[in-house]
Amino acid sequence: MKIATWNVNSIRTRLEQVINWLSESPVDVLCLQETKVVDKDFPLISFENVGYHPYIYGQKAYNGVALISRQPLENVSMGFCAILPELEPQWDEQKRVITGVIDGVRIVNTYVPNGSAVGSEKYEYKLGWLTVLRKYLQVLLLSDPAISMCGDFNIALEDIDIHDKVKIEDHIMASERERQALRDILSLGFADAFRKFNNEGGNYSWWDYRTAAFRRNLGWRIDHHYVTPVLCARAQSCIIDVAPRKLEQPSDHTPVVVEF
Amino acid sequence: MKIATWNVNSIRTRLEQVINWLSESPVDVLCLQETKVVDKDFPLISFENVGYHPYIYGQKAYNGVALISRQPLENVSMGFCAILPELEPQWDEQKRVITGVIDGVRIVNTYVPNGSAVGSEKYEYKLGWLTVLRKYLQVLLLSDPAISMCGDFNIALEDIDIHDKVKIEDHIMASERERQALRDILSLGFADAFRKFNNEGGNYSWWDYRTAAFRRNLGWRIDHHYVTPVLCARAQSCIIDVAPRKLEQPSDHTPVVVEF
DNA sequence: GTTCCTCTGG
DNA sequence: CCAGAGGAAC
Repeated sequence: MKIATWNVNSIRTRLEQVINWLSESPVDVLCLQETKVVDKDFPLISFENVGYHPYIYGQKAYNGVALISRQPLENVSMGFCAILPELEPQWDEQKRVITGVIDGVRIVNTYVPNGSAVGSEKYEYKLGWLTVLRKYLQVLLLSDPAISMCGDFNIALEDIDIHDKVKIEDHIMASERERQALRDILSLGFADAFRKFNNEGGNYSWWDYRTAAFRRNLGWRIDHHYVTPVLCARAQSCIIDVAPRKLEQPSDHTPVVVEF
Repeated sequence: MKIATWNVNSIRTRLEQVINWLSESPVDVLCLQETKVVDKDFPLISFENVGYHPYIYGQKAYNGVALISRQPLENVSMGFCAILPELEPQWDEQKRVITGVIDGVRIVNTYVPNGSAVGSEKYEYKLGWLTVLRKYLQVLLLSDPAISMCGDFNIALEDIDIHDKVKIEDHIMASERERQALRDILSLGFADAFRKFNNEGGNYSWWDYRTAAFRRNLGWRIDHHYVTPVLCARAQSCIIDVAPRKLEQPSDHTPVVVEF
């Protein structure tokens, strides 16, 4: 089973690239982030035409996630509140999490808030959001021991996940409080699938549009597959496919694929 | 000598189409309207790379004209005031006219105001602008008997220049006062080069983006080549090239080419 | 429908 | 550097 994560930065703008990529790189489930479209305008038919079942959870202009699955998924649910009924419903105003089950594996697809700048209001929201994600995963783990969580986490957990030209001290996506919040989640029993196969730096999944960051390879590894032990044992590879970032009008992120 | 007129509706958006068209349809001078870009951002180099000399007169967001010439032009001038020094300078706030000379032929490239709606303030501006254009041409005619004036006139002079589904009475681009203002200009000694070769209706140079007007061929002939007698006698053809309007992301206008 | 603007967001 | 919103213009 192959699962891919890709922040496409607007599915409407990137539709042709995503469909082409899927046909060249068939995966069982493609997890999209930043679809940036309300559900009624999501291009469902384009995915159906190439033999995929789309499950979508979007909003206008910002955020939005989707699961694009070769086989129908079971137990699909959108947002936090479907899993955490006691949660204040405003945590689902931003559409950032969708989950479903395939062959006994629960896929969690998430788009973690960016956080803007360390110390900002958005930064505090990011930290709060991560504590909600932790509770959400605790509930899922009660019934699903095999969880493969992926997405754009907007956090680089280690310094080697960041090109060395950036001042990391208190930089958004690398600050200690964010990293600790993510570690607290992983301590529930998740391992970084990429690190099972690769302990080197210089592997990035996102390059800022600004300052020609891709050309200069000034990237960050912020798109991850975090898997529970049973899946980590089964994992056969975890690959960053840089090719789509080289296309004309690319997303600023590129796909990461894990295989079990 | 071949001269083309083409309202490109943003040269930056249309650059690839314009360069491709030039290489497939080499002309001596390409007259562009609605370049919609300030001079410092005009893509001069793209035209130089394919062997043309660009002369530009643009502004931000609206209007803007350019002469793209195979040979260097002589006596290039931008705006009305260079020719009519007594004129109130506000007539050149909108960049709508540029002229230059090649092989003894004065090319005048113009983008006549649209006029919005009959009776509106913009309509009165259009009529006033046309009286200024008449004075401008009177001055040019003193030294240049061979004038080839082209551009987007935003006026269909005869009913056969308009698809018959439109109610013409007092419609902008067809109202009597506009037509009379244009006839007053032509009475200085200009003939419609297209009409030398074609007296049929159903020949259009512009189709509204809305209401699928191109697919239904609900067009208007509002892009013209008006030539003085010495050039009318020399004219060998005047052709509307519909092909560019069929491309993806086209301009709403298509090129018109006159050959002497 | 299409493009451009300014703004927000990343 | 890119994307979408909302507005103006054609």
